[in-house]
Amino acid sequence: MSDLLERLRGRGWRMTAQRRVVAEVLDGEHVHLTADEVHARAVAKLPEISRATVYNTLGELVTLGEVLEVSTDQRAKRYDPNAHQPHHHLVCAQCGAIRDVHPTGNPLADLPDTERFGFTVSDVEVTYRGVCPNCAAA
Amino acid sequence: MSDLLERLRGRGWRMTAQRRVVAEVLDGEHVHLTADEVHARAVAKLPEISRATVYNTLGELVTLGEVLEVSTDQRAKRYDPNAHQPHHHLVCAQCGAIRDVHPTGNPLADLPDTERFGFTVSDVEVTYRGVCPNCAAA
DNA sequence: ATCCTACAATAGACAATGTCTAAAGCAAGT
DNA sequence: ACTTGCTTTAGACATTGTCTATTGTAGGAT
Repeated sequence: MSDLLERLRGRGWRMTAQRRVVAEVLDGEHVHLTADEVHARAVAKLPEISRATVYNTLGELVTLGEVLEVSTDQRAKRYDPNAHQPHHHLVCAQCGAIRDVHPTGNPLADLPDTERFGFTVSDVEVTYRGVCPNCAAA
Repeated sequence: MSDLLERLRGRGWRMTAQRRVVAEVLDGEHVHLTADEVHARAVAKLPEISRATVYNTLGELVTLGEVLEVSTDQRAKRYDPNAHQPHHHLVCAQCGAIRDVHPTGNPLADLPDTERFGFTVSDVEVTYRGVCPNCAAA
């Protein structure tokens, strides 16, 4: 994670206590937090950090390619620190838990030219939905 | 589309002018409208229809399985009248245009048991992203 | 070490989308 | 026609996110 901070500094990112805290929160838990969850954890470490700063910083990290934005539901965006390994997501329809998954095959190859309607297709997101073991047990 | 209204009536749906108008809007254009776009078109046909009614009616149509809810971006949910034929979506990253597509292969089969983490996986959504011919020309 | 300056943080207003409530309206069975 | 219970309505409220004007500060220049 000092990796992350080093990389950011190397790109001319001005280092501030707020940005360090946001980066630490993302790096510390390998789950997919919403912006407000990141804010709550950041406040625990740095009580005076504002919501706008968290949003700004998350946006910058996404722009820099250090964090991915994931939208598995239509509520809040979630932020995925696992930006350097391609993967898809498996989501629990009941509790919203998210796991990173690595399906076999290449879905891009599964879209024939006749189904591309002249688009330049560059990316594909696959979201599996189901019920997690916890929710199934309940 | 009288098909749709008949099916709904057969399921005990009380028919009202408002619901008829919402169903007509969805059936009339085979695009993927947001709730507010549906509302705008509904108002053109029935000026006194309220926003809440449009939201309620869309929610009911989704529950009844006559319309699909699609979230291809972070902003508004979109409503897809093509609920009876499975398909995925191709989205323009610039203008947000959406096309229904039918990839070959079965992505559900591409998720090995070792990547399911005990989930009961029931569904998969594939979203292709790219640039549409219009935006590429601009 | 201190100063400067441009970049960053802040509080809070604002915006977009969606949900809820309480009162009034009305479809359809009797 | 009457009645009943489902529907509609307006608008308040909730959630998530963005913008703005002001204040603060990191880090290079001196």
